[in-house]
Amino acid sequence: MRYSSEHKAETRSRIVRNASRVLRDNGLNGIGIVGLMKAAGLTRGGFYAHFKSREALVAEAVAQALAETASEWRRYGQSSDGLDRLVAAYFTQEHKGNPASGCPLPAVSADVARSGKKVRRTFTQSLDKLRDALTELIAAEPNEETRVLAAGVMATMVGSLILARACDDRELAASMLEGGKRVVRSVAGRNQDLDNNRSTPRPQRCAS
Amino acid sequence: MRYSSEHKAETRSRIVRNASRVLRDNGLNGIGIVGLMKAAGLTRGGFYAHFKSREALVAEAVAQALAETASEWRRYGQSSDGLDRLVAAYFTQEHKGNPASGCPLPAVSADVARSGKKVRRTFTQSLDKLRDALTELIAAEPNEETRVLAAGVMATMVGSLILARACDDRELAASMLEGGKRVVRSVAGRNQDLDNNRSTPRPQRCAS
DNA sequence: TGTACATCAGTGAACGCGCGTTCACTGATGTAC
DNA sequence: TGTACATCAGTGAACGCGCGTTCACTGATGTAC
Repeated sequence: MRYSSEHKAETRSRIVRNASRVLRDNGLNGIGIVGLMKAAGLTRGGFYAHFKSREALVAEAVAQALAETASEWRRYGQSSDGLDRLVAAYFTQEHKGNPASGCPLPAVSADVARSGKKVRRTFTQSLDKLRDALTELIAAEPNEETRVLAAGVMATMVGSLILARACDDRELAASMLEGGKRVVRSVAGRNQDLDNNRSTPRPQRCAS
Repeated sequence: MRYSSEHKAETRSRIVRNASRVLRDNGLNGIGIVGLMKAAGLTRGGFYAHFKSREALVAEAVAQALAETASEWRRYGQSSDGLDRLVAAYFTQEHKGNPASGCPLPAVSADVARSGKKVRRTFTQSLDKLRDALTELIAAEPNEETRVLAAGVMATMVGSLILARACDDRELAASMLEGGKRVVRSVAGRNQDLDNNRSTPRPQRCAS
């Protein structure tokens, strides 16, 4: 089958796209090449016509998922209540129950720590960009302090989803999501009050 | 070799203890029965004289690691600056670099979400107890609100370590730890100010 | 105290299985005439 | 337009390997006499 010159590229991108979903579902080591190819409607044999190794596909799929998330977060940044809307979508049962279409950070970060050079390098670069996008959501002007705060907020988001997903118990899982949400709102709200340059300042909840 | 009646129990507990370390290092699926037994100085064959299956050991090892962490956190609760001391020890390069002896939450939670019934059940029950221990560290009187807040703080701790460990880049990793630390201090500090019943209230950083 | 024996914790070979990777092959398509 | 051919994306069998689990065996120890 000698198809048009673009056919192979399309197949390749379909493999990456589907891999980015099934890898979020099963973890970076939870699905083999048979499964990764099947997700794209193919058999195992053709794999090495597209990728040098399994790890090469994993790195690419992770990078793509993170790049899409960065775009999404930057889109939130275009509305004044962007953070509110991100938070409202992030800490939900729906997000908890659908890793494949959700944020890649809770889905793959723990596996990345134990992955090879290629995956970790790619991940780190994307994480930095995600942090930048989040910084713009929590503070009007990005600087060293707000970038560090954004890292902390990102940690809360990731940890909250991971713990909620690990829970057997629906109530405790809900508490993990709610707790993460409150922490982010509390921290980001305070930060925006300090900045004092948002159109709609959040209610001041400080006691003094 | 028919040893004293306690010998087998000692061997068993040694397997569990060492497994709890190597599983934190390698992830719940990152080490096989050969490796788990070798960590206790044994060969694979004897495994099934002690455990019904690999999953049974994993569940037990996870439970033990979490129980030890709960004890540790309760010990922090006995001093008035317990949270400060926990935070000071938790968000460190040292903790980041030594998963085997560190908190089991960042090390195994993501794997637990994809594990069997037994592991998830055990994990969830232990997580609830850990949350209780943390609640006592961040608020004088535990209630529904402070328990939810504790869940959020726990999420920040877990996410911060996971992201720091996934990073290739030492500086970004440090930022993840520092960000998590600031978020926890900010949230817990505010909460304690509201409670207004700690001997040494933290400096008030609120703008209004 | 000394000896013969029963016990059973731990050993290591073997099992079926799924993994990542390789490779000879196929057959639908684009191209040359 | 019609035919013969070269291409190469995708197939499926096969490879060595490590996994979880099973099992016949071993040999140091506690016990009975």
